[in-house]
Amino acid sequence: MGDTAAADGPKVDGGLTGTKARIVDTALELFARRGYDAVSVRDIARAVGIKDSSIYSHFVSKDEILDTIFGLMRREFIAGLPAEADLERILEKCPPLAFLERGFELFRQRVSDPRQARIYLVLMREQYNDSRSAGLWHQHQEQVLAYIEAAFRLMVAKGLLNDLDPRQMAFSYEYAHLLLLAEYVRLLCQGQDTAGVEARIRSHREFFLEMAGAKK
Amino acid sequence: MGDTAAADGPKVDGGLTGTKARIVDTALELFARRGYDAVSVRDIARAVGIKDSSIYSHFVSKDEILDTIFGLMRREFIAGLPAEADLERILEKCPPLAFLERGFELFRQRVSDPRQARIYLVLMREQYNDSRSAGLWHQHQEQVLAYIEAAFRLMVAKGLLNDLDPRQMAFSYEYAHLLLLAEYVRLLCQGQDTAGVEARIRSHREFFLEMAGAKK
DNA sequence: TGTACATCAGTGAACGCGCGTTCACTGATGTAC
DNA sequence: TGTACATCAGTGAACGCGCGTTCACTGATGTAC
Repeated sequence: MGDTAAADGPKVDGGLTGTKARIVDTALELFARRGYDAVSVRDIARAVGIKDSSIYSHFVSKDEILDTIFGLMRREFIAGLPAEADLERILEKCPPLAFLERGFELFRQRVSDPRQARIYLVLMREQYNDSRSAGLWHQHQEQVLAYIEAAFRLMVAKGLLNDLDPRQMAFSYEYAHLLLLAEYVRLLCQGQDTAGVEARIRSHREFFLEMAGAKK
Repeated sequence: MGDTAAADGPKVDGGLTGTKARIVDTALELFARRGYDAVSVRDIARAVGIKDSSIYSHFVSKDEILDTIFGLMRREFIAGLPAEADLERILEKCPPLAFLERGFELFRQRVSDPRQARIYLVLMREQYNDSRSAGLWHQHQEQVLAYIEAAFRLMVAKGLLNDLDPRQMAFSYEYAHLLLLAEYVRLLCQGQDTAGVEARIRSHREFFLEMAGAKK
């Protein structure tokens, strides 16, 4: 119904247009920087350039703005991993190191869009305050872990790595990796230098594969 | 001056007695569970069993309560690592696996005191909202990393591990470990079952040493 | 032992403020005839 | 083409509420003489 009409306005967020999209974008930026609790509806309205009450022409509550952002995460972040079915094909072209490099490169491309980086940061920040956030964060972690595990399993099967438990490898590799990615995104959003943490991410990757007996 | 008088009352927090200590303890519990922002001065007073305004007979502001808690962290948590000078002696008795087990066991004993667990949780929770917390958390991480690195360096020197870069080992081991410890403390404070995460901590430890070529 | 005074944890009522939200409204735009 | 009506993003003023904090006070306890 409104779909064709919506396509006329500037399309910013998935399916959202005009002022509503600007509210979400602005809120996302403020939430990422200062946290949901520390940002008031007045702050958002001021940054968008409308009056406080106008927010309620688009959202029934402040919480619905956050919920919309969680919706973005669900669609744009959680659903963003390559299919496990493609793994076989990918691994034919990529040796282990290239595969893990590729994983980080995809992540880096994704969060090079400030909106995606902010979504990730809000997800992290609010995980202690909001059960929706905690659930999404957990789901994201599990999904990545399962993916990496499948990849390591194939690598071991192909004899590219020592014969170690793929699930253990996935845990030990990805837990450290997740902490480093979180730090990376935090620095990115704050406009600080990410070279140091990028170097640590690279080191971790190379070092882990060296320990796992990957062929050079 | 007041020192001898203070020793009369019930000594709860380091150097604090009576109501003041109860305020800190109660605030610590509430902050750990719901976060600093979500807990009001009235909440704390009600839980302690005094009137709101009585809080200000002991603290000049709500922030000073949080600051007192950060002070506890500084004294009780950050300063709690064994000296690096003792490493040589410890490692003579402990093979690598026993050493890492011992590290977790010390941590576990520490956070088996609910207050210590809550201090750890508040430190984690507030790291995005409070620069003091972020600083302490960072300092804590660096301290642990340096300690582990020194231990790995000695193990390599003794030929107990493969000849790998001790700093890299410390990063890859401890980053994942830190994430798991955080999860462990979170579950502990919420009174949930910690068996699963304890198993993962154990697995990570054993698996990492296996990869690093530790003798069984 | 009794009296006068100082100290100080704790009280009760109130403060100003910013919060999320409501609501009657305006005014521009699109639609029907 | 002109008029009447519907829609709806945006406005301005106000709401009740809970927040952190203040302040004059009470009343118990300790101290000096």
